[in-house]
Amino acid sequence: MSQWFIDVAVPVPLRQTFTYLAEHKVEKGCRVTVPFGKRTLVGVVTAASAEFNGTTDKLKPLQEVLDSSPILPPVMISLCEWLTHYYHHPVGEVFHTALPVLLRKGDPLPTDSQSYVEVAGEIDSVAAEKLSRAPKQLACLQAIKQQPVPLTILNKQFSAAVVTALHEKKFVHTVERPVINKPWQSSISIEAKPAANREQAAAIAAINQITGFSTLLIEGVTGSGKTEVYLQALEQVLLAGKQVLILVPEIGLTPQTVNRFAHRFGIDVAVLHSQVTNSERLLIWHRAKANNVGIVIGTRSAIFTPFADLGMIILDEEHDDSFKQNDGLRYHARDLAVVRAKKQDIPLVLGSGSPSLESLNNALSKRYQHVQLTARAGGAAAPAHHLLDARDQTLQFGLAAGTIAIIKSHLEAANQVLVFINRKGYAPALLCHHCGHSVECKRCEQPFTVYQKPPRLQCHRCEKTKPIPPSCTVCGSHELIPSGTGTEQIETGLAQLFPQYSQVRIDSDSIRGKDKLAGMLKKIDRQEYQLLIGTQILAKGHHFPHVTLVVVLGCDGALYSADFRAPEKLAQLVTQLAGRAGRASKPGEMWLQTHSPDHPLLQDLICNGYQAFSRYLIQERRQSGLPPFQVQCALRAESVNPELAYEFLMQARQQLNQATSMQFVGPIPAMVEKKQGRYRFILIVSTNKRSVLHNALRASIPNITQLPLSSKVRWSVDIDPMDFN
DNA sequence: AGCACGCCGACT
DNA sequence: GTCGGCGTGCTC
Repeated sequence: MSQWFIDVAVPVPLRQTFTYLAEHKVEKGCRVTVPFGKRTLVGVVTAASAEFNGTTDKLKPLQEVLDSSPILPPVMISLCEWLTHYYHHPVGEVFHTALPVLLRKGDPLPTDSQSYVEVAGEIDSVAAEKLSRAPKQLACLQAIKQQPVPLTILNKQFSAAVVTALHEKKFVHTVERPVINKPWQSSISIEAKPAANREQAAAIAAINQITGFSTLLIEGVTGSGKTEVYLQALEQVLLAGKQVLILVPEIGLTPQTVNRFAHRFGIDVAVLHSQVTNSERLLIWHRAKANNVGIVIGTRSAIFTPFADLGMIILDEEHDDSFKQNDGLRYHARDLAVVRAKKQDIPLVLGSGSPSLESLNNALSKRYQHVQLTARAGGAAAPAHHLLDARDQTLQFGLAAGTIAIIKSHLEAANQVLVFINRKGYAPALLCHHCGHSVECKRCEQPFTVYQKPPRLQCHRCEKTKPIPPSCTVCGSHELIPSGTGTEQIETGLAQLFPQYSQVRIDSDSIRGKDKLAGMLKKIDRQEYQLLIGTQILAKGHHFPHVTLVVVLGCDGALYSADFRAPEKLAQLVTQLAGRAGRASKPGEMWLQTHSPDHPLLQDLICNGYQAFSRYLIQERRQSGLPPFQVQCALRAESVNPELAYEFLMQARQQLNQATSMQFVGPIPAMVEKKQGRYRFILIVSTNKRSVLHNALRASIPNITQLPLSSKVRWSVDIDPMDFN
């Protein structure tokens, strides 16, 4: 009998694989269960060999082979290998994150058939009568009457109890039906499509003439019809029988977007976002791999979906932060998409109205193809941008008199007004008017946010809440005043200033609960509200045709932020917000209330728009030696004892410094210095050549891991960090 | 990361 | 006399 040596990536934070013994060869990409210390883990085979150099006496036999053939296609394996090297992350954890949760746990692939519930015979009027006192069951029956529905979906939509009841009353029965049946290609039918304008046609042509791998950046202002370009470009791919992956930001995935794709091509669109259950996720994963679905549209992690025959990747709103994972394996879905497209030899389309400086620089330096869409659909004019000088003006609820006047005029003209402020709650701090003491969360050493609805203090780092104290703990004064402005305060203020106009506040607090946001947006569309107050959420995805005025508050922070990306982020936000408002018949305007009306960055953005502004920022980044002209890596460490974290990074820096020319900043306290009782420090490493950084990390990480402190602190490597928290 | 082993304090 | 604190060491 032969002897095989199987290398397995197990889900532990160790930068190595482990070798096991097997009597038969196990293919790379198969899952196995293995004994690991005292426990049993599910791992992925990364290599199999009949030879082994080294001592074999520590080797244990495999426990079980879970897959008879590789569950991961070769591209996905190679993508995982790329991830572990590029992000210097433990292999086992990489495979772990690349697999759907159920497969991580060792579940088998779903069977190729699924239980469908269908109506049993002719029961129409009888049933309706018998169920008159069970409206839920009746509704469920109605739904099934249209067409048989998968049991799992039914159980979720109604409830298991309802479905069981219908079964017991013999109104319905279940049948097994193949899920992975006919190829999706056979049902394609292209719906009538709008004619592309000249720019769109050029973009579509540019995409369609790509053979093999190429990345193309579409820089298109909001409303310029990027989606139509995607749709028409993708048509060719689908008609050629190839599958398509569409990646979107976390909040931008609305049913409308999905429907637009589904209706155009008359085929199923598989959707992956945070609400999708693990079993649905696995089914989609399986269907994509089995070539049973043509279009998969999803957020960041959808980049890990395997495909039988992928023909194109589209990544919309490519500048969006949510494409970067901020814990564990800190990958960037955009960068991963580039690597994947290259490995699969297919086109990648990046789209944005306000591209990231990274992508823009790649486009300007011809590494990416670059097309621009400048015309707004229907000839709508871009909203005019203005600065409102708030200096020396009395502020009411954070609003300057000038701002209030502008809001008033738009409300009086029966238009909608959108007031944006990137801060939740009533005020970001509670100060003692007498001694200046600010009430802080002890665990995070950060001021509490003041809320009034209901009244409380809440820490935004650890979610701790406590009642508003009656007096200052330091001096005993009863004069505690909320300081600064948040959405709640604006809401209260506007309600007082404009009681005759209905208003709605949209932030993560007010939209808690399923479908609440969708309901609010619908009401806004029907103009049930005239004043819209909100955070980031308002900037993403949804268009507000009746809004003619966008007011941006609190943008000064970004101008003086320690984060070098803050101006870029502000500009992207402003550009997106501007795109939310107005339409052809009602051009909108946008006002930024600021105390720095002469700031050159603001001036440039207001006068010249994102296009010019972003190119200016690129020059600035080049001159200051910042990304994308420098490659960065952030080493993070956190510990309840700040000295340990600091000292660990100090030693890590020494290790790295033995290598060639790299610049170091730190260790410095993270921008969020303390979180949930742990002190956090960051060491920023930068250099102008990626290979220098990678070689240094490859050489030093083993030594850093060996440091006695490395097991006493939590530490991680972040390649191409997007923030310094 | 787990999960063991191991060596010092307050309890039946 | 034990139960249990978490320091440190290993996992094919």
